Amino acid sequence: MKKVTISDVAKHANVSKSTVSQFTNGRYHYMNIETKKRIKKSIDELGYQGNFIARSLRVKRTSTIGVIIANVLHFSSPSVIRAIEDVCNKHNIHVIVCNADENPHKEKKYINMLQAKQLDGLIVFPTGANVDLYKSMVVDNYPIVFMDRLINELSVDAFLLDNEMASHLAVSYLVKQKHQKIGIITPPLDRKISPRIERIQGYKKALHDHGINVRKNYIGNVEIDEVEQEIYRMTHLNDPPTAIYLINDLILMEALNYIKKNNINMPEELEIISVDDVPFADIYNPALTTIRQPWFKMGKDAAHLLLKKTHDSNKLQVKREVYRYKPELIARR
Amino acid sequence: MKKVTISDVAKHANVSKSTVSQFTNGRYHYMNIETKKRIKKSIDELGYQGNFIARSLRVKRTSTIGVIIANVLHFSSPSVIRAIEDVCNKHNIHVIVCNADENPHKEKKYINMLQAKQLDGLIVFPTGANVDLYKSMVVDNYPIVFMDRLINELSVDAFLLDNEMASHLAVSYLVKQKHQKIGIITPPLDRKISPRIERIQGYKKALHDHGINVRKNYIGNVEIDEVEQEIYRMTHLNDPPTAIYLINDLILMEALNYIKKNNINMPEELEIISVDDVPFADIYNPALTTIRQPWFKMGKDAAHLLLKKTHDSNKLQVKREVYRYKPELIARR
DNA sequence: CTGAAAGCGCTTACAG
DNA sequence: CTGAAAGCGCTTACAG
Repeated sequence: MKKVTISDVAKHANVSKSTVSQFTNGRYHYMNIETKKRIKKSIDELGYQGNFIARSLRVKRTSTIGVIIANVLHFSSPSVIRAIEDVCNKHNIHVIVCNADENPHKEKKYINMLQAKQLDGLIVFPTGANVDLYKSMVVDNYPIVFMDRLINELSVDAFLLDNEMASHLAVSYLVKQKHQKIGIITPPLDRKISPRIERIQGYKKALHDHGINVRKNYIGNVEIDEVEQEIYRMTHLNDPPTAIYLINDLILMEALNYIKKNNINMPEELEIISVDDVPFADIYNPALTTIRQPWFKMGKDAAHLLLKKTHDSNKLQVKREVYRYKPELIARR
Repeated sequence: MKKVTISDVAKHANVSKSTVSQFTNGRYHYMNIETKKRIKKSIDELGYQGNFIARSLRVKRTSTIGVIIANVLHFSSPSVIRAIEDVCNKHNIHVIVCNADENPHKEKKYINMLQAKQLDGLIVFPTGANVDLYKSMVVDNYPIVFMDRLINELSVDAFLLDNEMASHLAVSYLVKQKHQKIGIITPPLDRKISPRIERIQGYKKALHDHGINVRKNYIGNVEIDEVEQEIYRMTHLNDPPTAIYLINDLILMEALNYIKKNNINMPEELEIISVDDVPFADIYNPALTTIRQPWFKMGKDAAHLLLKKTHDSNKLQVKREVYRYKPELIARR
C-alpha cells in the first residue's frame, strides 16, 4: 500500500511539484495545454489522490466542522445532522458528529479532540457544563454556534425553539380539550439546561393565562428512569391531573410505556402531549399529538452561520444573536 | 486566535522541540525531573495543545476510522454506531460516520473523501455498487470490514446476520400462529444486496420445510414508497395472505401506516412480523413481534477486527472471513 | 508559463 | 539526558 505523492506525479509528468499543485487546485488558466494533459495523464496512470492531511497542515484549514450532540437518542438527531450535512456537502465541508451522551466529561473530551484536529468550527448542543472551556473558545474567536440550548454567560450565537410558545401551544391545546388539571414532566433542572427551564416557565405562564393555578404537585423534574414512577405518583394524587405535558420525546417513550403497562385508557383516563415529533406519532394507536420543532431548518441555518463564521473568523463577534424558531402543534386526533 | 506550537513551548521552557515532543508523547523515563517540570509548566502557561494534523502527517497514521452507513434511517443505526464508538474510544481512535443514503454515488464520494483524509480503516455497510473501488482497496490492502451486507466478488471480512435463520424464525412463528398463507415484502433486489436475497431464500426454504408452497403472488420486491400499494395488492388477491413477513424496519413503518389508515385489525385480519427491533415495539398497540439482530455485538466485533487490521496492515489477507450472528425472535404477544 | 525554496507543526533516528 | 537535522506531503509567494 505504497502511497503515490505529488512528487511521484511531478517526476512522472516531468514538471515540478508546484505545477502539479497548481493543476490539482484548478489554477491552470495560464498553463500550457500540453503540460496540463501530461499532468492529467500521470495522475490517472499513477492513481494519485491528494493527501488532505498534508494540505490541511499547509493551508491551516481542514474544511471540516464538528457537531456535538448532547444526546443522540432523541429521534430528532438524524434530521438535524442531515440538515447540517446537506449544507456542508454543498460547500465541500466535511462533518464529524460526536455524541456527548449528556455527559460533560465526554463533551469536554470531544471538544479537545476536535480542536486538536484543527476543525474549522463547531456546532454544539451543550450539556450545560464546561462553561470555562467555551469561554476560552469565545476569547480565541473560535467559530462556534449553539443549538437547542443557551448558556447565558456565553456570547455564543444560538438556534433555539421558542420554548415558551411551545408550552403555550401544549397547555392551550389541553385546555381546549377541557383539561384543567395539567401536569408537566421534565428532566432534572440542576444543570440549568435552557429548554427545560423555559418550557417549565412557559407552562406556568400559560396556565396563568388560562386562569389556572399552578400546583407544585403537578410538576415533576426527574431522571429518565424515574419518569414511570413520577407518573405513578402524579396519577395517584388525591386530585390527579387529567393530562400531562411531556417536554421531550424520551420522556414520552417512558410515559407510553407506563400507560401501556398499566392499561390506562388514552386519552379518556389520561391525555398527553409532548414536544418533539416522533417518527411513529402517526401510526401509534391512538395517534399522538406533538409539538414539532423545525429541526431541519434550524440545522440548515446553524450550518450556514457557522460556515460564514469560519470565513470571517477575523471579525470579532460584537454581540450574541439568539435565533428563535416557532414550534408547530400537530394535533393528530 | 494565534496558535501555540511546539516551538513556542520549547522556547519558553528553554529546551529543544525534540524534548518537548518526547514529553508530550510520554517518553520521559530518562528525562531530568527539572526539565519535565519546566516543560509541563510551559505547556500549562501557554495553553499548548498539540496539532493532531501535523502529527498525523508525520507518523502516517490518523488514529481515525470511518464508518459508512448505507442508510441511517434504520432504527438500528444508533446502536451500531455507538458500539463502534465505544470500542474505538477505548483505544483512543476517533470515528467519522457517513451516511450513504443507499446512494452509490454518495458512497463513492465518501470513500474518496475518507481516503484522502488518510483514515486508518473503514467499516462499511456497502450499497452494493462500487465493486471496483472496493477491489482496489483490497488490492492495496487497505483495512476494511463490511457489515450487514456481503459482496461476493470481494475478499472483505463481513459481519452479518444469519439471514436464513431469521426468515426461518419468522415463518415458523407465523405457522405456529396457524398462518399458512404468508407473504413477504422486501426492497428491490436489483443491486443484489445480500440480506434481501438471503431473507427471501430463507423464506422460501422455511415455507418448504413447513410443507407450504411458495406463491409468486405473495412475494413483493418494491421501493419503500410502494410498500403501501403492495400491501393493498396482496390483501386484495382472491386468496390473500393472512400474514406478511417484512424484512426490515422501514418496511414495517410503511405497513403499520397502511394498517392504521385502513383500519385493519391486527393480528385478526392481518398479522405481521419484521426483522430488526424498533424502539417502540413494546409500547405499540398491539405490541410488535420482531426479530432482533445483535447489532451492538456486531458493531463491537467489527470495530475490534478493524482495529486489529489497522495494526498489522502489512499482513496480507489470506482468505475472507464471514461472521454470522444469530437472530432472536421477540414474540411480544 | 513553470520551478526552486521555504515552511505548515510535528516526530524520530541519531549523535553526543 | 538533550538537541540538530531531516522529512511527512503539501501550497504559495516569488523569480525568471
